[in-house]
Amino acid sequence: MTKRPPSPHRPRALAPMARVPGLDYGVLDELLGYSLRRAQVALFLAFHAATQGKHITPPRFTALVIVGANPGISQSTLGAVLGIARSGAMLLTDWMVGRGMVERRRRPDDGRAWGLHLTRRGTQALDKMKAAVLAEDRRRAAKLSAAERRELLRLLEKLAG
Amino acid sequence: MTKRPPSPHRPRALAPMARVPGLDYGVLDELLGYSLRRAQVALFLAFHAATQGKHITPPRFTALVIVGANPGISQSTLGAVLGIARSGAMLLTDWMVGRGMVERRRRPDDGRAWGLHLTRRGTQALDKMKAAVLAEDRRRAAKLSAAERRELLRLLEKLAG
DNA sequence: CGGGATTGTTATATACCCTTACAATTTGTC
DNA sequence: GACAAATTGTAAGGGTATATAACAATCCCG
Repeated sequence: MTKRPPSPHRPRALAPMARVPGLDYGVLDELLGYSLRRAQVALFLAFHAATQGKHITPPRFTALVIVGANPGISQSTLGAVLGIARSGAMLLTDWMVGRGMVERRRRPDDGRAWGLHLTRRGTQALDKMKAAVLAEDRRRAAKLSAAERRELLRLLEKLAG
Repeated sequence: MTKRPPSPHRPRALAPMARVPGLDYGVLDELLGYSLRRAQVALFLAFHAATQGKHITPPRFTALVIVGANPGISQSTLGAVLGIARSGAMLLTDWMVGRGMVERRRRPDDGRAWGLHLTRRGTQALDKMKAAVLAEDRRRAAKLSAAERRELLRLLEKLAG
């Protein structure tokens, strides 16, 4: 379809973990960790399809959603949510600010921290993205019934909690 | 063959994705992709605990298991299983060979490909690792009942299939 | 046989994240 | 209040794990 010229800043497009026919997967088939990884890659591909050409990655999307739902959040807290270091949260914030989707505002209560806020443009772009990502996520999950999907979410939450 | 100095550097240890109390996760709570990611990170930490100090990563472990269960497999096929490019599969194989766990044997039927085989030492080390990883995986999954665990595996397989 | 595909390999590039060290600021303790 | 300790953001430097592209050797097929 669209053959984009090689962009110098291309986010990573994970390849699917193919289940090669006739191959013995040994103990892997009994490991929750491996099954989770495979399923996660599959869902990442759905995510990627929903955000094509936008240079969005799961951490970036997560960051935008979190900032949108928690205006004034600090970079450190954002890092904690994502499981990355403060320095990484700063680079991520730099990217969002650079795209005009987020702005840093001084916080009256704490002179060290920045409060992060979506810009109007960021809000609009994120709303579209959320709809697209949710739709693709559901589409990929269509292999499951509604009840199975709910059960899966419940089990995952119980496991990760 | 490539001689690369044995890496004295440690592989990456993923940080947990903490669920910060009082924070609004917005649409993330409805996304299978996000829940899968969180659960997968949690299980990765279990994996890491089970293989501490061995410089093992999930792709490396997967590669060893696959080679063990499918002697003579080619590097390309190994890459397909892992979802990585041939060049990456080669570096991975270099690492396994460098640790004395795997050897490349010429294949009589195909002069281009190497057949990968576990060495005796590789077999022994892998057996121990498999036991440790399986135990930790089960331990982390102890939050689920046996029935729930089976159901989770089934749903994940259905989803990723 | 000859063209096209496949395998391994090397070289190069990049995304993404870490660690460490630092200044500014806040918080806790006497 | 004063001062030590902790926290926030930042800058500098580095490392891992991938990718892509090009190449030679080899296989496959008409």
